[in-house]
Amino acid sequence: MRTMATRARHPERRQEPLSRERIVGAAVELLDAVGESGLTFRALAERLATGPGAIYWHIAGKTELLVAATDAVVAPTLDAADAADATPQEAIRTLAGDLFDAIDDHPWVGAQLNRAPAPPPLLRVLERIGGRVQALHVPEAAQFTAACTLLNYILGVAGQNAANARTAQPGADRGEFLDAVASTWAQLDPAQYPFTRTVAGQLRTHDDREEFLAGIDLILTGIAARR
Amino acid sequence: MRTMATRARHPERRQEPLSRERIVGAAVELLDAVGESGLTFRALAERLATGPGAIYWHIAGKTELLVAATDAVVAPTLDAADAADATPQEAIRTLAGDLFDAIDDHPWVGAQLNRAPAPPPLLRVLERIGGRVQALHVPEAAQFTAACTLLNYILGVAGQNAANARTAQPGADRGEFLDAVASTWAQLDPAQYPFTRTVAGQLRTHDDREEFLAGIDLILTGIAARR
DNA sequence: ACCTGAACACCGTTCAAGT
DNA sequence: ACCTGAACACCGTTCAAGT
Repeated sequence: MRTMATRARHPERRQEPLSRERIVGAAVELLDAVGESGLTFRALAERLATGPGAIYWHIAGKTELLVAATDAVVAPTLDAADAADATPQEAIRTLAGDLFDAIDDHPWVGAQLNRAPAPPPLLRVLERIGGRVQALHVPEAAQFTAACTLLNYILGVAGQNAANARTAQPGADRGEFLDAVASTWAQLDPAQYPFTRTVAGQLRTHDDREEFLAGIDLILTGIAARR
Repeated sequence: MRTMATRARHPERRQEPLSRERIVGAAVELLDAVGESGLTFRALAERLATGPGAIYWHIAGKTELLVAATDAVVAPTLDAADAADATPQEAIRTLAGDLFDAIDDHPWVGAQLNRAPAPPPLLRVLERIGGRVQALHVPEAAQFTAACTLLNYILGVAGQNAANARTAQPGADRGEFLDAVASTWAQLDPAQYPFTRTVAGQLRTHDDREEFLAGIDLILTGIAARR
């Protein structure tokens, strides 16, 4: 009787039981807070107030954990990206933009999408893009190429985004980081890197997101021109 | 006198001194033979008949080693890709195809290009592509977008290629692996994944390399349509 | 100057032991 | 059924000691 009352009085101090959901949620928080290198079974166990071995009862290993964490970010993003009345082009643009925002908020997602061959979150993206490509009335034989081109382009940007986040010191904002990259490029040997030097200035003035969407538009233009 | 003669008689048994070149060369061999997870300072040291600490005299750490190994594959590939008389489109296609072959031979390169933000090998690729884009008479403001779109697409394919190589068991060839992926896709829930299911069959019949170049062509079409 | 290899501070993962 | 945490088999990296 006493112990029950005591428990009831401090419900917030009771540790909820471990679950796949709680573990994945804590992993996402940890990845957001300290980056890919910070996700450790020991750190995760400490955050969950348990031992590292406990996690293995719910999740097979680190690979599965990372896929689940990636899916936890990507799946809701895709569901939110369903604009009802829009042209297929607009829908693809919106989908890509939403994905960009999600990857911008969780840069480690960009690396994870590239780590496994077609993991569940990637299949989700392919499916969404494919559906929109069909709506564009692309001939069936060309649908696969069109969807994969868009997907691979998104993957490339996602990967670079993750690489940037890995390198940038946590303090500096993206503006400072891009400035640093741009000045490195500007100092390249003009004989060997004429184009990259010329283009270095645009790194500073261009908006990442706009630049990304401009690439999407370029591919969409290619798809339309083929039709 | 005796020792000198002995040395001269067995020159092939003398261990060449360590050098950055030898280390990087051994790293490439190790990566090709046993994959990314097999490149270890201990394994590398054993191959070089020395201790792990010796490597650090010549190379700052594992990151620098991986960048150097990647550059050792990419730089010669790019130099070989200089077709003198070709249209800019043909030149970009050739460049992309040669890169694909290099990444196909050394799948770990695909992952490394995505790991660091614009590492030297990536800048080389950007520069080459940029030069060809200029030759296409793309307006200056659009050159950056055009080159980055091509580059990011290549990066996406490269990353997926690396992911496939990481997963496929060393014994199986690519045909078997793609069959396995295709049959996984074919078993997806038709309600959730109609497009991916439809397209699963094309995974088997399509040639990776042709599919990759078809994406390059699609982007080139987009660039041409904008001009 | 260059190499050696033991030692340090970590990892992911396992597993006997507990509840 | 689920959790604990010590232990195992690794890592990258450092550094005193050698040549």
